[in-house]
Amino acid sequence: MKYHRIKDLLLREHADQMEVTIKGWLKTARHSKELSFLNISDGSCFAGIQVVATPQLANYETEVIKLDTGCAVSVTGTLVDSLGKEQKYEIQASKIEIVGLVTEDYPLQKKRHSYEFLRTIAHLRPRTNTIGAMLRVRSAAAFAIHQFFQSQGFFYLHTPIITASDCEGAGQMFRVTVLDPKNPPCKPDGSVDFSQDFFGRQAFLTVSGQLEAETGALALSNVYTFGPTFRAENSNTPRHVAEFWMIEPEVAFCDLDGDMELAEQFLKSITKYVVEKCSDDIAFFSEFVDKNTAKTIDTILNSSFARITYTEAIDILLKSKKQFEYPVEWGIDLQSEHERYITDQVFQKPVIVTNYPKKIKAFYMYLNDDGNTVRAMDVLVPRVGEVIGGSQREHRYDVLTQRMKELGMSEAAYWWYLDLRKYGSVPHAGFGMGFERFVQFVTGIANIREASLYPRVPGYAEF
RNA sequence: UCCCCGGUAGCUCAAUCGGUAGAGCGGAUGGCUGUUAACCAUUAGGUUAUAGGUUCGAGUCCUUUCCGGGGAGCCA
Repeated sequence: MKYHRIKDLLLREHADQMEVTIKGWLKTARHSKELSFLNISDGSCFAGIQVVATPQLANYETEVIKLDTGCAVSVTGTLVDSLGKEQKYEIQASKIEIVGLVTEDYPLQKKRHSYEFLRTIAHLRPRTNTIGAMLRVRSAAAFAIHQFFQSQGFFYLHTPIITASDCEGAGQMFRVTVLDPKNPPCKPDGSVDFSQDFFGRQAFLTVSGQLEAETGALALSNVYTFGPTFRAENSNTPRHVAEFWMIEPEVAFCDLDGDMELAEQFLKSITKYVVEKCSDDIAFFSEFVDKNTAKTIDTILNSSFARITYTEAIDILLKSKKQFEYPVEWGIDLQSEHERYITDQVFQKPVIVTNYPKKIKAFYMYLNDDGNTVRAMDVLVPRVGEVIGGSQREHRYDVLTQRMKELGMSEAAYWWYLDLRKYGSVPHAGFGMGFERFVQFVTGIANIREASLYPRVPGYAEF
């Protein structure tokens, strides 16, 4: 690069009267008759840098005093210790080049905007403090995830985004088709003839790469996926989007204990990386977005996760004598209020709940000897809820096919998945984590729509 | 999808019992030599989300639809 990144300038020990050139956008401008202060941000870090401009600049009267929030500029000058109190360094400009002006209807102001409004200008909101910081955190977190797995010998597996299986069972799927919606080919009984569709059968966007990841784990031993995932459910909550990124490690020769260990180390490792790499951004989130952010991060980094079984969790809830909206009894799925009581009130740190009743969990989870529970685990974090769900997989052919029969599932549709249990089957385990949910809890961002560049939700796919 | 709450200027909000729609910020114009969401002055800016209803009169009351927020379900 032929110019300087603001981040590098602010990290310097001394200003040293260094000649610098920066390129960026104005966050604010303060003009008086013979002096202008321009706050320039290039997105390289949370802070911007202050540029001081005087009438000695050739274009001061004609251009500089007209600069305002949003304008793009290239500034050359001397890096000096700031005379003002709120920044360490500033640039005494010797040349200010206008790269791009803004029209007077530029919607971002220096004041705080509501998140609801910013979503309507999502193409501009990366220039705000919160969304800019979120994007840097997202990038750091993604890198940390790869680094964690790669350093432990995991292989990054690219599982398909289009799947022909309509029975993954993890929720409503988006259909992928090239058929004419107005006039699709039909079978004699009037139903759509998908044999004439692109893939010769029905196809959908994936809701999980897990089943395919299992096939990778049973060859490469340790794999992980990290890619887009789609759910067509009509969920309208601060925790759901229709398109999100999911991380799914899968480990061969691994049981539920190994899975829990991996999940805990994984969460700690990536959280630590983000906090160190984006300390300014995290400090901003802790102060202005959610005062609990630092505390939540602290409980991740500095506590060993509690581990209890589902049955113990039910006992704790029953003994609490607390009136829950949903009454507690063995066999129910844990509700948000139950999880919150266990993490926030009882343990006050992350809790891994294991061995759930088989009736409330997926068919592929390993059946315990009691015949009633499966080796599932949910990692619950205070104030956030479930961030990771996983299990040891059922690797015994007979037990798995029996489970599928009980649930009325078609063995034929899963022929390749069942083959894994016939040809060198081994115990294996894995988990899934929603990437945006991780971004939410490490930043304190309340609504997942602010944890994504362009969130896709029911009824809205602008940008 | 269900329950509750909301939608007024570009943005954030006010408007008493149903009685002339306002302020701050932003914009425009002018002023100001060290500012920090700068400050001071002037000024423009409105189909009160939408469709209907009640009323002499509706931002305000009733109903529809849409959108948003909180909670729940589903889940990651």
